[in-house]
Amino acid sequence: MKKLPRISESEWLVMRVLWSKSALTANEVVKELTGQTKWKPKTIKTLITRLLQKGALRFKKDGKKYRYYPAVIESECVGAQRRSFVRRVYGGTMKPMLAAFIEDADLSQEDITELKKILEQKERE
Amino acid sequence: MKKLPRISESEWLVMRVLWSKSALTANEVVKELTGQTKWKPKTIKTLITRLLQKGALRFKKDGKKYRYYPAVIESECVGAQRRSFVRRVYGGTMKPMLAAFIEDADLSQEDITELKKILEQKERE
DNA sequence: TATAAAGTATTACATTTGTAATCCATTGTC
DNA sequence: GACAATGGATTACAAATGTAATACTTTATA
Repeated sequence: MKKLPRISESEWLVMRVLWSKSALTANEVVKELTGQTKWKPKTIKTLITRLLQKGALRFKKDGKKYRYYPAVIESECVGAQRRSFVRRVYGGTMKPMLAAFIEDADLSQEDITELKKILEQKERE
Repeated sequence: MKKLPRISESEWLVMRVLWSKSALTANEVVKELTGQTKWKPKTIKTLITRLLQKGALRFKKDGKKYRYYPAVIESECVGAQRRSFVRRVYGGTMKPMLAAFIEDADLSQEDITELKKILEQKERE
């Protein structure tokens, strides 16, 4: 597997748009992000350009316009972030981190049931 | 409550040392980090200086030397990181994130039991 | 068809971060 | 006491990041 590019805080917002819906033109990305951020369109263009350079996005031509789409897989990027986060903050020990997460989280009854199921699953491994 | 300073990736290592043991001299911090990193002592001094400037650390004099100690509370910083992480990567929705975390984690039987207990606790709220 | 709008490319510029080195004062050592 | 090591302060410098503006090109519009 290829190594994932490093995606900055701001760039994440752009990636999340394009993971949820692609391929979009730059302007469509701008529209998706309006409301979520106060960025000028030019700023979003810059972020897209950087993501292209990093290899996190690709584009294809649609007439004269470009349509952008992810070149990296969301779950992989998310996983990398998750691991980096745990390493940084908890030095790699998962349990206290998970406990804090769970306590902090706003979970529905179904969420809780499902998480318990996952834990029981793990128990059986 | 005061707003927390933004602690960078490298700076986290220094903070974790001082949260676990303080107040230490710069050199003691260097010693703690030897093995964990390949940083030159000067690099670690720089990180300490920046953390002082950001208000994440304070020092007190010990004779001529300084002894450094955290000026911010670990659990608060960790919480802020956690929330920032979730917002960035999952847009704030906790459940899928927790599920991924748990599946990914290397947990002992006791860990699992304890996490289940926490979930049951939440269930009763 | 000249003009404005939209797209893309190029350039800008301050701040933060990673990763130190240098300079100066002090202190411990031979 | 001269000299080296230590500690702290100041300076360095490139890459990444946040946040755009400008320039050029094509397209839609009056």
